Amino acid sequence: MTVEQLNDPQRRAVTLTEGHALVLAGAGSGKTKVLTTRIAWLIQNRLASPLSILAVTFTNKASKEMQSRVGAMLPIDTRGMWIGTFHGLCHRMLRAHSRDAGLPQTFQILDTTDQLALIKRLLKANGIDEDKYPARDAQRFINRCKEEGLRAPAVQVDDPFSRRMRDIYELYEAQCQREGVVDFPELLLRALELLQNHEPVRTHYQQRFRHILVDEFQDTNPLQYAWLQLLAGDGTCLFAVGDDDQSIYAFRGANVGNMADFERDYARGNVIRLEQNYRSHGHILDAANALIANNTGRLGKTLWTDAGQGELVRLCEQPSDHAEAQWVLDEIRALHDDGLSRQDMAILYRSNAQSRVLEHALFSAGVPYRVYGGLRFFERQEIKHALAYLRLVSRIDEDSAFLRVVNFPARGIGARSIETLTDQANAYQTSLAQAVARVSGKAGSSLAQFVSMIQTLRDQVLTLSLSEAVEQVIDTSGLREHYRSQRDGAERLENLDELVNAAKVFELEEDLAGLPCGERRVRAQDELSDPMTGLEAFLSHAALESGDTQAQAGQDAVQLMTIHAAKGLEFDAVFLTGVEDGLFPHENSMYEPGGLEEERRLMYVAMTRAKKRLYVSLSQSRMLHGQTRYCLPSRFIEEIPEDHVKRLSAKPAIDDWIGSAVATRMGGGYRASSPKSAVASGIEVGGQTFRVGQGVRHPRFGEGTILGLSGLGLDAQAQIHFLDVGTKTLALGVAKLEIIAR
DNA sequence: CGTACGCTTATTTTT
DNA sequence: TAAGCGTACG
Repeated sequence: MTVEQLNDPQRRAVTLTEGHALVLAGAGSGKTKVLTTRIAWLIQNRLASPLSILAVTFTNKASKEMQSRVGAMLPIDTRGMWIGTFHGLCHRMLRAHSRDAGLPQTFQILDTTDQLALIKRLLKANGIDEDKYPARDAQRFINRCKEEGLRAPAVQVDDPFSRRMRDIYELYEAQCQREGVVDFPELLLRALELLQNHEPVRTHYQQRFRHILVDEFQDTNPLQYAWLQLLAGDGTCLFAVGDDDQSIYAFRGANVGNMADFERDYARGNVIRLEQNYRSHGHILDAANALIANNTGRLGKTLWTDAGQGELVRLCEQPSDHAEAQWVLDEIRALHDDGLSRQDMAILYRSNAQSRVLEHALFSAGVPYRVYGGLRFFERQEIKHALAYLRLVSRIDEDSAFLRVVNFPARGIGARSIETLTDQANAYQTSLAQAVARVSGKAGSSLAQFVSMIQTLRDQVLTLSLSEAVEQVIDTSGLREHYRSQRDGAERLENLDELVNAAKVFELEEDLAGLPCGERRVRAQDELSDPMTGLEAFLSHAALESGDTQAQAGQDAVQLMTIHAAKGLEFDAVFLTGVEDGLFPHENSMYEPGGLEEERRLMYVAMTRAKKRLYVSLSQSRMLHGQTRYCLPSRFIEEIPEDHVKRLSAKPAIDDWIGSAVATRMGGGYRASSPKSAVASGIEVGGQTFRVGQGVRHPRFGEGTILGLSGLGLDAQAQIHFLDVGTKTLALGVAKLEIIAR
């Protein structure tokens, strides 16, 4: 054990034996090290048995990391331990107590896409106007309610819209129950209710878990917090690690307030701050500290390092997004020539759309790069099709899966037949598969044929091993044949083979070798366990771990990703691009309460990814939504003290470059005209002459600066950067603008 | 049943 | 700009 190698606060956190604790762990302060060392320390000193520990994370990646680090410190098999994600652990509980949870033994998990499809189907079936009540809104409504722990009857409604939404929520729940499917937030809510409503189950787990450790506590939502509270019995020690300054997921329901609540309700005096940073050099850290100090209501924490000041933060301003990309490219080449590996360099951006220009520059120059994000393995169309067949084999009543593949590959079952079938199913409140018997005629016979194929498949498959079963399904369903005849089906075929391979790997990892996939198997550690079949286990695995997104590893490539995706990672050199007002902070964030502060935390996360060198870059113009947009530097840049910054491009007088920021309409698109003619130009509308750089006042938006002008006469538009609401494009003929002197 | 065209829209994302 | 979606047509 390496307790001696820890710094003071780290050691205090690891060896805490009394009460609950909140660890405020700054970026790069050894958070994962503390969590894993503590688990190992507790076990090694016989203060806890491996079975009495529950450690919970948000991502599969973090949970695997934790397992392997604990496994490396101790000679035990960590697989039996309750180390996992919130969703994974709740799923485990629900499988073990499916009857008490009110779920069928073979319940399946809906991912976000499946969920949306189900809602759309529901809206159609109930004749709900999708323009008035969009499926997306309903999905958000439902998930948000569940994250707050609310069932439909408990939802407060005071307007017709939310009343309708609540009705949809109710219909949705009934449909999920009929199909035996469970969406992501439902995994958590059901697990919570299981503990609430079943005293023996609750007591069992409360007595079992003596130590509950939570990673990234600042990202928990109210539901997750409630689950933790319920799971903690009298003698349980709750140990939460998090950083309120790195809370960047409020938009998906995370509640930073949980940290303050936890301090008040549990940790009380036991708050340990990890403030020594082992990642970044001084200037970078000081710059980040100064920035985040502008946020209010922080729990408070200042990072320091003994690594020395290092280099200044480099700030660069370029005239266009293309120029910015070119500059990043040049700088990357220079760094690489100086001996820095490409994989130690990252280009970060606020939104995915920004990667295009950057990729283009890197690609044209032949610089290897890797973009993170995008479609993951289990989300691919062909994989989802194959999985849908497997799900039908497991549960023929799952309408989502039924609809996905009933006519794929095409077997003459069109929209008409489906409509009749759906009507029957609705009328008798049965699943689609059950309704097949009620449909007569030609449509009925093709449908019957489909159902009988699934049943045959089921008989064959359940005696095979998992990977053999997957193989069989791909063949019998006609998927393989279909993609073989498709022009560009080669890659999809490869992916299907990869699915068979994934099943093989799963067999080995889960000790399923030689076991028919329809057989039930028991995990020794879970005494209350309902056994799960190999097939169910694999389907759950596919739903809960959507698979890695990163392809072709190995190559020394520059890493491109959003700032969100970079959380938890570190790089020698970081390029933080597009640091412009409206983009970062994003203009939409201005309308959300606390939005600006969340954006600032995002900036903080981005800056603290850099170890040795941090570049911050921005552009004066950018192609956005097919139009050139003119941008001002992000307000966050002003929050970084000058003495930590080195300007690579001269700070241009605003009026100077704003003068070049005039757009004239040319053909279909907009082009920036040459600075000279632009400065000379101005647009006269209604007796007022508007010029770029001018100050204006709008009755609703307040004061702003004209960034760009386009169009003529009645079509004339101005792009105006308002201090309070960001950049807007207004029609000069319509908007009531007053020119103000400044 | 599949394709083609036109309309709309446009953060961040894990499970 | 460009991607995704829904409708209309062959």
